Amino acid sequence: MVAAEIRVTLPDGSQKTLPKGSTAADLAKAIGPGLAKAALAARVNGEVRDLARPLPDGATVEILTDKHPQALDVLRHSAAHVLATAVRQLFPHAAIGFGPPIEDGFYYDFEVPRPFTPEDLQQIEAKMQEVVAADHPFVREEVSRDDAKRRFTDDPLKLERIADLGANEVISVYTDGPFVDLCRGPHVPSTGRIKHFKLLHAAGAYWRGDERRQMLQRIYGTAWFSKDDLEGYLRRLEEAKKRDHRVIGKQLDLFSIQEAVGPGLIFWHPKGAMLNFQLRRFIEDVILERGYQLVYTPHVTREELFLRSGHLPLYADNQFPPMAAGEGEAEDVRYRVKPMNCPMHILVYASQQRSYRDLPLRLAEIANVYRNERSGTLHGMLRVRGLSMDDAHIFLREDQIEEEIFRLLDIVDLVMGKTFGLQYRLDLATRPERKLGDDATWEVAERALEGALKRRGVTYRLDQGGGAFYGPKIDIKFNDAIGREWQGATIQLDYEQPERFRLEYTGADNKPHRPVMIHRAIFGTLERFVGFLIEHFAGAFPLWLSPEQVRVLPIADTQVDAARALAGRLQGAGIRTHLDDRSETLNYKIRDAETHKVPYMAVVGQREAEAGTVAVRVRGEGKKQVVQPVDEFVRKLEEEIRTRALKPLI
RNA sequence: GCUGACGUAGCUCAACUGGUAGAGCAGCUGAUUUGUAAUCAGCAGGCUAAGGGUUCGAGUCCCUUCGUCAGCUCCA
Repeated sequence: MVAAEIRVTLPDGSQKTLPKGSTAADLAKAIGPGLAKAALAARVNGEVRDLARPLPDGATVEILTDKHPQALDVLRHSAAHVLATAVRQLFPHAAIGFGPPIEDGFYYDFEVPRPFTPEDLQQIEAKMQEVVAADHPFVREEVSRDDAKRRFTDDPLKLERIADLGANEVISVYTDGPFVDLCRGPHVPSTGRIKHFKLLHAAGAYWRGDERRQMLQRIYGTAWFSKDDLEGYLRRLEEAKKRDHRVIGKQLDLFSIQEAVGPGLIFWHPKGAMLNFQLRRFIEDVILERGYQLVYTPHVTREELFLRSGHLPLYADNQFPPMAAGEGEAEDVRYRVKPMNCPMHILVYASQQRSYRDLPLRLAEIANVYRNERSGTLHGMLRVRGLSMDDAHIFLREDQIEEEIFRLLDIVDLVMGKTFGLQYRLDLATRPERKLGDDATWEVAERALEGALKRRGVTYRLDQGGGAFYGPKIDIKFNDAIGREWQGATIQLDYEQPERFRLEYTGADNKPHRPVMIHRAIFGTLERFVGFLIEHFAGAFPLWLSPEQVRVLPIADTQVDAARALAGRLQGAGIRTHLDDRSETLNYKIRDAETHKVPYMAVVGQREAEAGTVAVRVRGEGKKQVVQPVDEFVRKLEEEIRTRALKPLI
């Protein structure tokens, strides 16, 4: 006897009885007409599915509406299908690659004889509007492998995907109007649900991300539930553009890249150099207080060093080619500019006998290294060929790992969290498939990292199998002022290089032992970190970092002497001050100082000159001004700089 | 490295289908002496990324190189 009804559980715990064969759409209807209308998909036993699929008996079901983040992915995935539907109508012979939802949007890859032009995109978008207006239902079908092959005989990309599907995987096909696609789903009920979308740009993308395969043409788009969301997103794109460190870097004269010298090589102009200098000073102070020692090591080395370290065969693509030796040396001695510092610091370690009492030995160097990054990957200061790493290598015993990681996380928190006020996240990456060393060693290392993370009481994500082949690591990711995620610091354990260089220390047992090594960077590189800071602060740096901290503005020539005295006084206190004694209006000078993001404008008029006061205007806070005695102004500035305050104290 | 788009004054951008390279801002000079986001006038500024070609004539069309941008790939 087959039951004629099924029973499902709703998120609030209540149960609903429905006729057998009922779909999630039926369930939504049974709950209420409002929900039926808003429903986009359903989560059935945790899996997001189409509304039109029959519900299994006993399932836990949640109807997803535009309030659920997962529904947004479904919407975007469906939008990708609408895109493909439109492309197929305009370019009937386009082969169809992948079309997934991504953060903030979706894309679809096509194999077409010529790349898409901006005009094509406009046409495609217009066609998409037609597809949406037609309100085609998304119809799901399960098909056999042979059937699937038959349906896509003239689409080699789909055939390749079918061939890759596992033997007992369900093969499903979705149809919306004229378009049929091999697809796992799920989708929104019909194309009419996709109202607020926009195509953004087209670019080449390798089939399956493999640069040896053919290049497809990828179209990126974005889709949202409401017009407001869509417009908000487009506004965020605009905002991000305004914060672009390449644009601000030029406006504020922070840095340049010179074609005469080469791409990916940064010229730090005086103002950018001040940022660089302050960050160096800060991080060096922090680490010197914590038992690190600074070293300076050569920029070029015989190439054998990188052979021995194991870098060369693997890393050669990222290194600049070798240089011939200088005169008087054997011709076959070749030199390389260094792409990383670890072998150098290892040589410092190995330059003498080490005792267990010396450990941990922490060697730090803000060093310039050069990597021959592929030309297409270069991007302003964020991806360069000349890198200033705030590097350090810590040599220690295995039993010291946990404590040392704990201390490192303390530095990370001090710099990222306390000083820059950033929200950051830690990822623990554990042993990958292909690895060096035995499992017992990995076990110890991973437990030590985990122990330190737990001791700090921070939440972290586990990136199973994401470690380097020579050791596990902790990656630090953080968000900027407009919510974008950045990857900065990494803390990496290394068993490989101490082995290759046969590093040793004498233990309490008077026997030789092999130390472990930690590679770590806090900022990562000064290039990337400053690029990040420019975008994060949109050029309005906190006082301690600002290249120009105060601009003194006399109102008229009669106050220039008083203004010069004030500027001298500030400079005497170590405050980076500029006197603007140009024969311009106050309005002009204020506008100039504001556009140059100077934190404080010190206005000196007749009243201030006579009273020994200063009228302070705070960057970005408009007309609100504070008139105060010069002494008080200096005191506040000093305090704000000393504490590295993020917000003005005035 | 690959695909596509692009490269005009320090910056942002003009210059119809090939016909004498132009504006605003910045700079310089002068006038002005200013009370919280642009005072006025004048001047100067270019081998149109570089090299080659087509043409009576090239910023504009073609080729090569370099660089930039959007992505792919890679990554601090």
